[in-house]
Amino acid sequence: MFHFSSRSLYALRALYELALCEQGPPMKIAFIAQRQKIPTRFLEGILAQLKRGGIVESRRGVDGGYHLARRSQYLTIGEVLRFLEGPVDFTNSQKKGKKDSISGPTDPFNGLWQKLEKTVETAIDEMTFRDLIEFNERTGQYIPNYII
Amino acid sequence: MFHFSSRSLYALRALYELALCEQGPPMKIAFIAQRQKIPTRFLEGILAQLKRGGIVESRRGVDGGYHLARRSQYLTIGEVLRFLEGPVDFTNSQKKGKKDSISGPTDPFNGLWQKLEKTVETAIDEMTFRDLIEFNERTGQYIPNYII
DNA sequence: TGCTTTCCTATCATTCCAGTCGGGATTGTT
DNA sequence: AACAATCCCGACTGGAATGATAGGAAAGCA
Repeated sequence: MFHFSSRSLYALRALYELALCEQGPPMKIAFIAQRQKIPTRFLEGILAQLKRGGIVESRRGVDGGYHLARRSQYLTIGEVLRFLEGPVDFTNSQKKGKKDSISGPTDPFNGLWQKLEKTVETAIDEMTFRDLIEFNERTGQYIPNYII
Repeated sequence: MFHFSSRSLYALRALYELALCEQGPPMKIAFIAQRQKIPTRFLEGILAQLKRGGIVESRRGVDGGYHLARRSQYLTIGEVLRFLEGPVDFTNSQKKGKKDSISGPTDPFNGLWQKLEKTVETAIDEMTFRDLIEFNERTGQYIPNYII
């Protein structure tokens, strides 16, 4: 249970890649796609969406590509996930104008859902991309091989 | 994000209903369906599944119906959710024999996913149906009207 | 003008989801 | 045995989400 869509996981990995080289020149879609094994045309759409959300910026043309709109210590995982997947909500109440939600104030499980939502939100909102990079550098879980 | 299926939410509500009257006679599908506003035929299928999972038991015939297989203080929310929705897993790796999962030991997000999984699992596994009933009785969030 | 690269829109196949349906099997009562 | 209440089983359907793919338009630069 609780799976994220491939779309979201791809987005996070692409952003991680951008964060790793945030001082370099804009990074091309094809490059990110190759490094993270993401279907190129699919990644196109994802990055375009992230741009509309103000998370990345882009330049077209020969030396174009993408870069983060903010520095990585100001971009949280939570913000990205919330933008792509909507607010954290364990019930399925907000499905486009549903009048009578399954859940509600008289739902005996409300307390539990709220507790869970709060816990998860805290966890993903306090983690920035910079935190992630530093953590992985320390533990060596993920070694980027940018031998440029 | 993180929605449970209607199926799971219905199941939890049905089980809650069974837990409320666990010392009484077996409870009929139609009765549960009416009290919790669940489509009757749909609930049939859900309860059948819960029976196959050893969570409820049933009796057929005139005075038949469903009851919990265990007492409510030994049935956790987590067990039910895990049975219906599979193990807690924030990546989407286990989709029926996928060889190269998107996530993996070199995924920079692994640490975060594992932390989240642990947090959520703890929360849902330490909450039994009895706990829930007691909590709702104390706070008055959910007042059952069994005037029998 | 070309070349590169992002950007936009549409399309498509597959899977999941919520819910329905028809009919069959089992049990208790009379 | 007949009957009624109830659970049991599998097929089916309409709609939405998912994971892409394709064609071409627009922008930037030489």
